[in-house]
Amino acid sequence: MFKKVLVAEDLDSISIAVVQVLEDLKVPVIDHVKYCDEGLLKIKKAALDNEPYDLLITDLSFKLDHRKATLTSGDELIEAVNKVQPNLKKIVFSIEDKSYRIKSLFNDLGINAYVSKGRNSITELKNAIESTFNNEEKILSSDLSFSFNDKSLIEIESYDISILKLLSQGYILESISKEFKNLSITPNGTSSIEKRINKLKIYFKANNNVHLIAIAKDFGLV
Amino acid sequence: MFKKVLVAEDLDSISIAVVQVLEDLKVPVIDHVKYCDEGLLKIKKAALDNEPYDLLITDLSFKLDHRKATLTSGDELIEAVNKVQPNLKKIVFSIEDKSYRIKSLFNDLGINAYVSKGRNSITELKNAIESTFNNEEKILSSDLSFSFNDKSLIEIESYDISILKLLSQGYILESISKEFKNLSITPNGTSSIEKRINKLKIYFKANNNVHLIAIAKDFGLV
DNA sequence: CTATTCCTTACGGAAACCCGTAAGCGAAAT
DNA sequence: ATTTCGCTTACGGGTTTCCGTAAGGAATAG
Repeated sequence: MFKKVLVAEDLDSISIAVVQVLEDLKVPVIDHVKYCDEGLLKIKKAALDNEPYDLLITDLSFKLDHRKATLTSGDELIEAVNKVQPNLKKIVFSIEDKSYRIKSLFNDLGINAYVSKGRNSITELKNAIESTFNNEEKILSSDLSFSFNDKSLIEIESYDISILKLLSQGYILESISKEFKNLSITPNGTSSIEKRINKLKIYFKANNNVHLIAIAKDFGLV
Repeated sequence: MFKKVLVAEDLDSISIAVVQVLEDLKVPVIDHVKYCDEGLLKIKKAALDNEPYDLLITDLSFKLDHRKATLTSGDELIEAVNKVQPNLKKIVFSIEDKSYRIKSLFNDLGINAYVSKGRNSITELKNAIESTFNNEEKILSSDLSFSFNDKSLIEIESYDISILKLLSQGYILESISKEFKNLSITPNGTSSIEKRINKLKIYFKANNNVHLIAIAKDFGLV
């Protein structure tokens, strides 16, 4: 079993249960942090001391509070960790259940397992830890219904997300076009952006931009 | 201390900690349900058997799964419970931290305490349970910054919510007007609705309808 | 080299929005 | 009874979205 595991989870009500699972699995060293920044520091230090972690279990969303934070989400933490210790195994334990988000965790951030917080997630988490230890790939807790084969949301790319983000911030077409020119994002003609928004509206069966953004919010795309 | 407490919480990772708190407080009877419907049934039965619950601790959002559910949220559970056993004390334990939502729980549903899931929520929860037992009123966990005095969100009423809901569903002004006429909601002229939306845009500092709905989603108003 | 295709961009008219102004109307005040 | 006030509704013009058509340009195929 893993020898040294770090848990990044801000909610104390949840971390208690996660730590308990690791104790049940006889993990000798279990560390726990409530902030992403703290997590990165611990991982860096452990690597420098030649006592690196075997496994990171992290949540995705962390609450903001008085403390200033540079890493504000599990995504950001993993991205930073990948630069420091790319071989570290990573399990995400989060409430998120949107296939688009989860797929990108596997594809873009190279996580080893995803466990969705739910009614039986403790067992699921335990299984995921064991499977990860046995070098299985792309482990998904069983209550998630989608498979990696369905292409349903895969074609929504970062370009679309950028448009949706700006729209949701109150930008009008022309402003989005200007912003894209500034950021050298292409295509950036108002007409092209308009067409892309139209595709998104068809895809999500949205009547208009307002509806589209409401749906995008529901899907966790923005 | 309370003699009989019901916990309604779907996430097993959290309910473990909540039950543990109650055990620490020497509560003799602790029941736990993962579905709202189940919770209502238990409360009804206990009341009929003349062994009613003293306290309900419930989450707000519950995950949907294969099971058909009539009560799908903590709000709905509390509303139903209030009809069966109005004197039951109620603590809400949820991640929600929007003042509008929380105020309406106290004002409309008559809950006794609200504890926000956070980095020290176990202690907060313990305190809230003790305070509730001592008949204190309107208990709020300390990480919530707003007070009941600030009027900031109080004036957003159900009329505004209705508008935002329909907007987020892709309705255009004229359709909203028709819908309001159907439902006998007044005022229902397109102009009045337009003016109200305008107020909301000023209030939330939104540039346009798209922006407004994005903000409303963030605030959990729709 | 030309033709085809795909993609980006431009244009234009209809619909919906945005926002100010003013008319209509009932309730309360004088 | 008249005035005032507050609220709802109507109207109009400027802006943005919506949606179809088409021009320009690069890449690929023949």
